[in-house]
Amino acid sequence: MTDAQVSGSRARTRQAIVDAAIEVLGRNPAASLGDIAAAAEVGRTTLHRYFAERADLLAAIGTEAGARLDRATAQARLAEGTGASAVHRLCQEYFDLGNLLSLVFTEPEIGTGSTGGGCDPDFAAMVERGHRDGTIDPELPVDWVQSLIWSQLYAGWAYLAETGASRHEVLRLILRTVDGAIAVKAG
Amino acid sequence: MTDAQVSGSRARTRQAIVDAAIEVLGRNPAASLGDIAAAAEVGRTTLHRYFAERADLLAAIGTEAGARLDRATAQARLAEGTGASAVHRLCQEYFDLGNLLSLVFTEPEIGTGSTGGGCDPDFAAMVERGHRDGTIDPELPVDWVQSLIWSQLYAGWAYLAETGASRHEVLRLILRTVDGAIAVKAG
DNA sequence: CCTGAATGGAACATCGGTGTTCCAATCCAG
DNA sequence: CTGGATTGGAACACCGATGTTCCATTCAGG
Repeated sequence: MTDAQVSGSRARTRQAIVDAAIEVLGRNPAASLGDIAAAAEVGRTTLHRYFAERADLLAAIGTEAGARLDRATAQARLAEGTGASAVHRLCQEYFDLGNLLSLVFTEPEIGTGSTGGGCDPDFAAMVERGHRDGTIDPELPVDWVQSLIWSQLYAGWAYLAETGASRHEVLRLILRTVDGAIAVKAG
Repeated sequence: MTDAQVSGSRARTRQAIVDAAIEVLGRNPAASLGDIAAAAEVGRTTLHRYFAERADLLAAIGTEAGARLDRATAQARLAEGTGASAVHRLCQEYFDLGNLLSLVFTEPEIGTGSTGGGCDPDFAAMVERGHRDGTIDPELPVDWVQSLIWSQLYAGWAYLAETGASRHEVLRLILRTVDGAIAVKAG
């Protein structure tokens, strides 16, 4: 029950609130602080003790989201292999971020890091490498590829929630769709 | 009583409110009734005179959205040509719907018609025809193709707002991406 | 046992959106 | 012009979310 009574309780309570906020806001961006507090299993008073205003909580979410995105991006090793294979790996890593995807997609102002304006240099380098090595359609701008990946991940997550498809099946559909979309066209 | 034969001004005011609501809510789904009334250049009192509750306005928007979607769908002639060519035409027609796309995409409960649960039989027939005639990847379920089209149209519209790209250029990117995504894979 | 930290509940004020009422101004047709 | 229709503004009550204050409870550690 009360698992947060040890010395590091403050840090753990704070993390529990941030995690719950990502979870709840990912499903419903208009959720109230009361909903978030309930999901975190803390009183609304406690939530306000850690984050005086809603904006403070959103800022903490942004930091957390940026960290998770950076970690996933690093694991995708964007600099290795062909451009298309790197995009493929990036989709796989991002897919595991789950609810965070919905949140970042619907509230772009949350994540000002590597996802916001598509200004991540590693991402751009990956796509441009794909343009050169013939695995990514050169007609598609870097920003467009970024937009494509995000929208497909979001659509896939929504598809997962609506239909009863398995995570594995949805990931397969996402990868198949994105790979086909960025591929160099035959004609 | 006889709503059918009201004076011309009533019908025009009502339509102006619905149009403004689609416009405003498309940009910001959380917009207030005051914002909508201002955009329609009407007093908030007048808006309430036509739509007693917010839900009434949303219902009217749903009807209007359904009508516009049905018209666009009819113009795409889903039953003609290959499955992929029909999808291509459908994207072109839907793209012209503009802000309505964002609204229907972010508020799926608005349009319960041919867009909501992907239950439109004509759409399903088109995709299944594509599966058979070899122009749409048979690995992609009907629902997934629907989701793909909507997410790409939405992403394209957002791309249009963010970057300074022309409508024509964005439509070209959407069509190129969707065509590639649904195409039967080589390997 | 006692102290301080952490928590949660209750109560309160505040604010913005909503829905309603009332009234004055305007417009349009007979 | 006149009377009904249409409109817009002002004021009000209501509600939910927010942010704050206060207090009681619980727990860890000296």
